[in-house]
Amino acid sequence: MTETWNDKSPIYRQLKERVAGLIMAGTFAEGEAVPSVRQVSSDFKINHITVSKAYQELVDAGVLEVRRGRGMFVLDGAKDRLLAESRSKFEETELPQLIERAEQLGIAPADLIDRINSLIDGK
Amino acid sequence: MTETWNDKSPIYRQLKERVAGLIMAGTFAEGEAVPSVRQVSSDFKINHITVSKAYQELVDAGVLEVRRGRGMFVLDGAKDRLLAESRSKFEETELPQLIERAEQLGIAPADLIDRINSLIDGK
DNA sequence: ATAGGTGTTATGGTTGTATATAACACCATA
DNA sequence: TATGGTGTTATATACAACCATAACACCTAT
Repeated sequence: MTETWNDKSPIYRQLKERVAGLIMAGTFAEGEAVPSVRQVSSDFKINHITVSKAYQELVDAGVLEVRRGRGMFVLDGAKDRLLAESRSKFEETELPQLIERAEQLGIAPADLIDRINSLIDGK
Repeated sequence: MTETWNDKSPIYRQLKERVAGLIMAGTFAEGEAVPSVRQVSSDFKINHITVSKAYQELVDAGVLEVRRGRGMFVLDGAKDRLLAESRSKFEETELPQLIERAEQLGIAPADLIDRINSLIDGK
């Protein structure tokens, strides 16, 4: 059971990240249309303006393109660019924060590696 | 320069986490008083009700105790309990999410371990 | 032309967060 | 007793996020 939304951040931002993830995964391929604003609004039972706000930020980020009257389309090169941005953010921000947090909790680096290995092996 | 607050979550929640962190670090020792509501309000230039809300949640969580007219005091055993809770959340929630995110970005488990080792060695 | 699909904008209401200001209740100490 | 420090509560204001509802502008296909 995957929860659709959490309350840690605005829905429009979570939706934006979800769409970006699906583009990176190739589910939404370049040159193709993403589900319409009203479709998403209906599927997830959220306001269409909330959907529009998420899509608009992806337009501003150069990921989606509006073809008025037809829909929103994934731009060429969007996938690789999203992947590159996400990876650098992951390595330069998220990983260091993780390590810092582990230190705060008194988890030694060696232990941290062990935990991760266990989680990977258990898959 | 460390930024005091970010806009990713409410100030009162960030303050709550910060106080919890300082208790876990031993800066705020058990049996001692934490800085007063008005002191924190003044230091950080935030409303005293915002501070009160953060402290109240720590009272509800059994971390702080109110001694009316005197202040808020760290309860016995609060440090170990906070550490235990934080560690289990870290291992059971945050680490799995990190690994999942790495997979989404196409970072293999072995690479992930390497990156972490590099970051640790560089300290 | 018309119907139905796109995205967009406007209006108004609810909720959560944070603010300023003021007042209250409790306690220690001079 | 009076002062000044605690935490707490009450009002009122402001803003962001989200919602319902309605309307508008554009494009495609019938």
